[in-house]
Amino acid sequence: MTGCTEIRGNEGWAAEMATIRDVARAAGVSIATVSATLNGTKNVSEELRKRVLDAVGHVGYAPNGIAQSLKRGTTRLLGLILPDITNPYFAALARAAESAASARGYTVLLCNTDEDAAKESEYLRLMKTQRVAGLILALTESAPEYTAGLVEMIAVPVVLVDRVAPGAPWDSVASLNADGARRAVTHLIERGHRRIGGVFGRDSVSPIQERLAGYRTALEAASLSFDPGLVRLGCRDSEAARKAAQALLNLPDRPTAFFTSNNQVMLGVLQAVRNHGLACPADVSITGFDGLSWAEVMNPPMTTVEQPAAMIGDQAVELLLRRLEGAADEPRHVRFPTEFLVRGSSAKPPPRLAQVVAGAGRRPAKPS
Amino acid sequence: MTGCTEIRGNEGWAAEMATIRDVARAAGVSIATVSATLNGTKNVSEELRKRVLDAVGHVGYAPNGIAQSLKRGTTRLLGLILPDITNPYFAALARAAESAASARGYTVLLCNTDEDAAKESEYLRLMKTQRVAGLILALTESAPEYTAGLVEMIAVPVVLVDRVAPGAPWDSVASLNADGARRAVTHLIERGHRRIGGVFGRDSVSPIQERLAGYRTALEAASLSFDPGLVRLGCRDSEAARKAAQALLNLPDRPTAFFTSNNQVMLGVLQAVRNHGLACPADVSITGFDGLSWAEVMNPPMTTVEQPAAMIGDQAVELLLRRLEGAADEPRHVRFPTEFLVRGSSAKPPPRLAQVVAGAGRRPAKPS
DNA sequence: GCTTCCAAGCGAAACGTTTCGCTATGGCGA
DNA sequence: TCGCCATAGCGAAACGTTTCGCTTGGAAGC
Repeated sequence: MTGCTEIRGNEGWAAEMATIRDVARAAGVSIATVSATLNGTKNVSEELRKRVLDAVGHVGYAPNGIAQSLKRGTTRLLGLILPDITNPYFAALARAAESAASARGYTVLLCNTDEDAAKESEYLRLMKTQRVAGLILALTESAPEYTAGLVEMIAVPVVLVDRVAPGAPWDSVASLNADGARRAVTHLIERGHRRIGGVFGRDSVSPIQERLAGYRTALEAASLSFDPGLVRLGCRDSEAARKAAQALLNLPDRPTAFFTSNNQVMLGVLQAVRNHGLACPADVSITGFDGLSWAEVMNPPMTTVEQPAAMIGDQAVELLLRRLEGAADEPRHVRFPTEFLVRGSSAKPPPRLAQVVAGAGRRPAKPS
Repeated sequence: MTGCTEIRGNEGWAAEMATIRDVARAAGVSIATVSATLNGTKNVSEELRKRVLDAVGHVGYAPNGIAQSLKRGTTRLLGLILPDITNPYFAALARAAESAASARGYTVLLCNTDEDAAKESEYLRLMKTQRVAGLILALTESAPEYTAGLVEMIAVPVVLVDRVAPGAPWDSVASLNADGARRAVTHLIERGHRRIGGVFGRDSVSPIQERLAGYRTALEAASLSFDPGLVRLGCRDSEAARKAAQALLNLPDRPTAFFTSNNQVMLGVLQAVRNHGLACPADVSITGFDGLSWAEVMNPPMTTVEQPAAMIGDQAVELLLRRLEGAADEPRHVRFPTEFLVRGSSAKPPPRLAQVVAGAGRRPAKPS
């Protein structure tokens, strides 16, 4: 019984699906009429409509979306290309995007690039053969010379999320990263910090570039000079961030606070601080970025800049559907403000270090 | 310029894609030959192969997957239906599944049911019209009378993840939930707890049922009686869990520890404990479930049962592809062991309460 | 009673592939 | 030299829809 009756394995599974022909036959009408009835594209007598609908239920018909897409020359598929769905920020973005898409009758194809340009290009090829109607894309690379190549290979509407690309003819949705970073660093300065380390992720994408700019802006606004020795770029994961922070902590005149550019980096920095025998926030203050519910239950609860991930995902779909409905005006660039949440990980610097800094710095820090 | 030149808005975007005809014309061969060349289904002279490949590059041809699917009668699409991608456990599962699928040439359609059976059924209908080749499904409901209905409406191979369905003719992949819960509760008992509250999520799905069973098993193994008054089922979110835990804490003989059935619930319980003016683990111990990297940086670091989410996602795809390749043997039910990580959130009960418990309980607890 | 018109329904082409069966070409053995 | 076979390449049908334009029949207008 377990091997003899099964001539072809698949037969039991892939039940022969009913086609529009079967419906037509069952209802005693032509297939054109069934199509017209189901799509409401033509007037059909009430009696016939009922007969068709009955037949549909009877034969268990579900329209073949593949055939529809082929004939109509368009699909109801949206590509969603993200670095990593495991990152809570992108998960929230994806969730909102999927929800908005599905509410409008679209289905989402999920892709994780892992920040790898080769994977990204492979996925783009795949999306092309799948003939997705549009694309929501978080680039692995913001440089114009990179995106220019993509522009000509993508033939459908695109909305960029998180990472923007100057010059690309696409809509984009992102946070006001520079402002978020500026607020976090300003907060640290107001708490009395003068030497503020900056540990950043891959700086080939715009959010990191913007957060770095915000970091500098805050320093400038407080008439503090920007010390490149205090900044580490390109930390791909928390391990890299840990090492970077470790190096900064070994500096003779070590930072009393860290601005970190995302959650992974924040974790690495926190680890480095602890490995160094220091406590947060007693010895070193830290601010995070991205925001997610866990930051507030951490030890200590983390001061972070929160991004409205769900709004970004939702808005991206909104813009994409506008294009799909034919809008051909100038690219729109939507920017949402971040929220800055002060929690336990940022405090005053320890008095003795504040002294040292005051002694060593160019501008003596007023004890606040 | 902004309104007159644009006769049809879409025209600029949806560039007229090259078809196999264009390639054939450019290479000076028939479309049958182009197809044979590209798919390697027939011998083609080396010279011609080169000419065809050149033509492909020249006209920028990408095969129309829609037409291929229609003709071949099968797609390379996999449906992934999960409660909520925002849950780190499901995010990790989805990530692994997508990765495995894409490595084998499949694309993943993402759906979030939000634990809503109506949405689930809507998504199933959608997957059916999209003609997905197979389905990875985390049910909203494990009851046989519910799943029986689904079995007959789904005509493609299915692999259940996380939630299993007794009686359904489908493969499944999940954790050994009962064992994980048993270990966590046993750990609490060994620490000296006698009144252990249980706060659980929706008990209409198998993992929660199994974790409840594990909770009871651990009590029985320690000759502790199961007190239904100490258990709360059906906490859909952390707010519900908070209320449930609050009620338990108001009991005259309150629990000294909580077993929680997932991370959301754990968060709510932790909140309730704090709102009650108690400290974890000094006054109340807590164990979590699901596991995710943030548990270890929480305050306190949480003792949790970790599920191998990535392995589950990976294995699900593995099983699904087996079926797609024709395997028709008995349904396979894969179960992975959990990992139990003891961290800071579980400690001995405070001495005075251990006293009270000893006085009130049926079996005096030996001070360990 | 004839024409005209309209609505309802139908037949067939087309979307871009794959694949089956056919033709043509050339090499080889007898 | 002839016939045969293998092989490269081709033509056309088919997958399940949508849609255009046609037919049909009955009601309305004269």
